[in-house]
Amino acid sequence: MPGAGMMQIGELAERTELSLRTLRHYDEIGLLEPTGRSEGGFRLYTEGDYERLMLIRRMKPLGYSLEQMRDLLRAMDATLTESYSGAEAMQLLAEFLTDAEQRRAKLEKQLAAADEFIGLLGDRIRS
Amino acid sequence: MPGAGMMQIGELAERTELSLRTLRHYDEIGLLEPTGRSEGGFRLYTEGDYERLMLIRRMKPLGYSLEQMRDLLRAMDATLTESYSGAEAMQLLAEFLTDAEQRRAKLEKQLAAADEFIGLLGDRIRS
DNA sequence: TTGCTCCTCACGTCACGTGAGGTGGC
DNA sequence: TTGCTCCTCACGTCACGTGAGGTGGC
Repeated sequence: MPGAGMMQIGELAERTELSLRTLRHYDEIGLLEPTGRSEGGFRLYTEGDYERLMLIRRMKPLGYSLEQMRDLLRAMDATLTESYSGAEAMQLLAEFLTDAEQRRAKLEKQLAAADEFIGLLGDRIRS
Repeated sequence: MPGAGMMQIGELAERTELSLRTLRHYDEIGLLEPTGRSEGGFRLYTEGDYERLMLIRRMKPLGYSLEQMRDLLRAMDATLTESYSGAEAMQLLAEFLTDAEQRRAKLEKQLAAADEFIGLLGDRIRS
């Protein structure tokens, strides 16, 4: 009996709204490796894995590469596990925050652009 | 002397903030072909081409494929040039509008998700 | 002639999608 | 045993990025 409360890839995919292929891809590149494997080789994920994936999902709209997401996750881990609160990792997180705010501004502009498009389309239809 | 007021790819790239490669790619796949070419083969674009590109740029945040953008541009053209205002094309535009509004809602959710990420990151830094 | 801008291949990249063929476990 | 879920290759796709090698035009 493998760890209690562990879930298979299908359940995690449904809960995160990510595809099976995406989850396997994240495993392949080391962005999110399942906490365990069953006897038969099935990937087994924990609630912690789910939380990490949700963080990844929230980063996606900001256009980060999977490598950058991996760096961020590692830095967040480091601030929790390293001595002195992982000063170096903390520095990296601060840089991420500054960058994220710039990306957020871009995303908001894109939303405004999308609204312009929708407006133009509506005008064209009602003419 | 080629058409007055025509611009080369470099100027258009700067004005639209798209890369040279992107403009050439759009030409290759027939999404936006330059109105003309110079004697030596240089692409020559008009203000109309610029306007079309800006429409494309506004569609990008909504996640349309380049093929869908091409379909939309053609439908918009058809409503202007075809007899009876291109009823079929008009129908397609209406479908695009409905779809665009759904995509807009998704984009707004993504912005909210990005804000959650930024909030989480800030919390982690101030702890 | 120099220098900047443009050209066409053509292979590379990123984040997966999509079968093909096979196996785990209730 | 059936059926559903999972597995690993491995090639395909989309929207470009990135040189390589060459030319246009003021």
